[in-house]
Amino acid sequence: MARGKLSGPKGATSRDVARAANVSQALVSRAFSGNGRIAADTRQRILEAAAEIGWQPNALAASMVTGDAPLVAVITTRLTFEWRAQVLSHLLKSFQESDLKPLIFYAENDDEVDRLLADTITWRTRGVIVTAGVVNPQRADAILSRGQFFAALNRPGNHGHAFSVATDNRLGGAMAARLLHAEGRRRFAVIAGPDDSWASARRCEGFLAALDEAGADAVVWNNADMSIEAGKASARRFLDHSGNLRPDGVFSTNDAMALGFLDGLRDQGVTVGKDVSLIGYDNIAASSWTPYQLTTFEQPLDEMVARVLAYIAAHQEGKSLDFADSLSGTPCRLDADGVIYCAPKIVHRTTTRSHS
Amino acid sequence: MARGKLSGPKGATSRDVARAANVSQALVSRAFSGNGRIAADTRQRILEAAAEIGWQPNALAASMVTGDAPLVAVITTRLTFEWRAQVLSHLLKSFQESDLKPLIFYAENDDEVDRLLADTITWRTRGVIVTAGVVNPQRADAILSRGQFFAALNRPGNHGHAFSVATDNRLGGAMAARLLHAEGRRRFAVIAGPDDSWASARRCEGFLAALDEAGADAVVWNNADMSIEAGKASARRFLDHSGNLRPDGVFSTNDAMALGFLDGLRDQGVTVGKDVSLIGYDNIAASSWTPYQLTTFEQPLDEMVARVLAYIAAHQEGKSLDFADSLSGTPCRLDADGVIYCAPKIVHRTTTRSHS
DNA sequence: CTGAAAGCGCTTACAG
DNA sequence: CTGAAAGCGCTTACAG
Repeated sequence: MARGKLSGPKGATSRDVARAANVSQALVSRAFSGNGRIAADTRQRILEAAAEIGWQPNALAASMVTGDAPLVAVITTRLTFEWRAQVLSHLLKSFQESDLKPLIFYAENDDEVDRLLADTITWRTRGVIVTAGVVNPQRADAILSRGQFFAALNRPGNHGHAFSVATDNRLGGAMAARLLHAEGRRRFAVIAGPDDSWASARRCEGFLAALDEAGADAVVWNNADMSIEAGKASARRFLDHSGNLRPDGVFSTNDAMALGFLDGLRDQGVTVGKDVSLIGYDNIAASSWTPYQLTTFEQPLDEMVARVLAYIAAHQEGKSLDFADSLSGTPCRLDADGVIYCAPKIVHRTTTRSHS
Repeated sequence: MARGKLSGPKGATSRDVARAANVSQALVSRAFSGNGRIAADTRQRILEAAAEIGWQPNALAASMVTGDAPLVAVITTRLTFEWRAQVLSHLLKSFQESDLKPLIFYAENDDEVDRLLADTITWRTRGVIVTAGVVNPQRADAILSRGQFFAALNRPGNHGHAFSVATDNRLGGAMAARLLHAEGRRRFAVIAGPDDSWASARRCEGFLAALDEAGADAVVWNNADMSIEAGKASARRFLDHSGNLRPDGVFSTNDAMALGFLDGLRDQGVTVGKDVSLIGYDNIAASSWTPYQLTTFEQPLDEMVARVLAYIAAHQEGKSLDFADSLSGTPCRLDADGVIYCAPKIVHRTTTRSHS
């Protein structure tokens, strides 16, 4: 039966275990923490008594006296975009490996993020990681000045002491531009998100800047969201142009829109990879599927997450990260805006000519 | 600069706020909790002092004395399958709305789940929700007997007092069988996961049982994982049969395999929806995309998550849920195995004939 | 190696 | 309406 509940006994405490093992309560603590001296056999006896009773130290109570719980607040949002789910998944895995416990704060939309950030502090976490929304500098300051860490993933930290790591969006955009130009493409278009999407805007900028260096420019199709449907809408705009006026080199600031673009072009007499080249961004799973085979950028997610965790570890030890050291020899750089940018990696498939 | 950290002052306490507002520390507590009498203007003064100092009650300390923190442990795993991400996303949203804080435990594989379940108790959460792996009945018992709740999502609770809600996998399988049979299909195949995948096995069973009632049977293609690649492998098995010996009604126990199956059949002279009908399960986003248009089952995720939250709320109030009441008039039923099964909904697209 | 005691930051009876 | 005090379940000096 899934019926009802068992209202168990009031939870056991270390005192109960002490009684059972015939020792002081302090020894029970030592048996579990490993701090302070304790005879091996006493410890054994205590562990057995605890197992018998089903007791484990109360982490909440412990944090009370140590003034520190291995808690990390994570701000996230709907996982409808695969990239978001990937980011969260990698973070969760890394936390688990580091014995850090993520406390998740879910924002239905970007506006809620600041409020959640405020709610965060009641939990006295070691710090917070923002993976959604825009960082309010004063909020970041409030968190940092309590001695908590503040990390932003794929967004600017907006604060001199915040930690921020992102893919090098501008570099990705520039790489896309150079690749398309080298293929001999000359009429360019960008399928972009809204201008207030930081990542999309930076990718677009990088694309346009590199094009400019090559003496070319591009039309930009902005979209309110960065979905499959937006990509299809962009395909309609593409098809609105008659044959030889159509762009022949298209960069989409994320994969979802690129896939929608491909869908919108099916059965329209346009051969992608031949008539027009297309490059996306994110390398989501579907981009490698048979009907798409999209050339795109893989974000160095492992690298970015590893850097966040190194920052957290350094913060815990009260040290500051020496970025000069930690970045040399890696594909990452610390920018003047305070963000660590990690180079994305192009994945060649069939929507460009130059598949290796 | 993203450099360094600010090692802030030792955190403020309610005592600091009390001092600033010139009241006792107890009043500060009352100002925030709303419990106990307090003059409106005193409260106002305290709130202002707290805002000035940047203090909020320490939830960890509060939980210490109340013996209850609004914490929920969630066991999850890699979010590589979109369905998993959807489940977690809905849970997180509902928790946020209920002021419940999810503490996430991440299992890299199913074997770790039992260990994580054990780790769970040190946090003294209200209970735990399992969304990955298999439930060990003794572990469930240990958790329930401490008075915590225990809920399993899309898996059996394996314990008389555990709460479990899932889609009606057998019903879905049976619906698929009846639909294909009604279309006039007569040679059936199931693209299934491993036999130890509870959901996949139940879907398969339901399909075979309904077929049996109609005097038909099916070949079952088991796959070690339920991925796109597994679906492609199944397509190869399909193509191994010569023309009129091929199955003409195929049921895949999840969408990923169904999509892979479609990909494996492209450019092979097989028209899905005409030569063969295909039905999936999950209704992931890609199933509605142009190249797929898969007929599939939508799982009643909102319904399932709402039921989990109702269970948590009832547990909190010390009441047991009256399922007889809560289920009447809904598309859900309490099965003899203690699981609440909610009916999936068919979504007709073009991989079957009978698209409405 | 072991134990008694103080104290982490709150909430909640209990007096006033 | 307000305050002093006890106590939640631990960890950690401090004695022994």
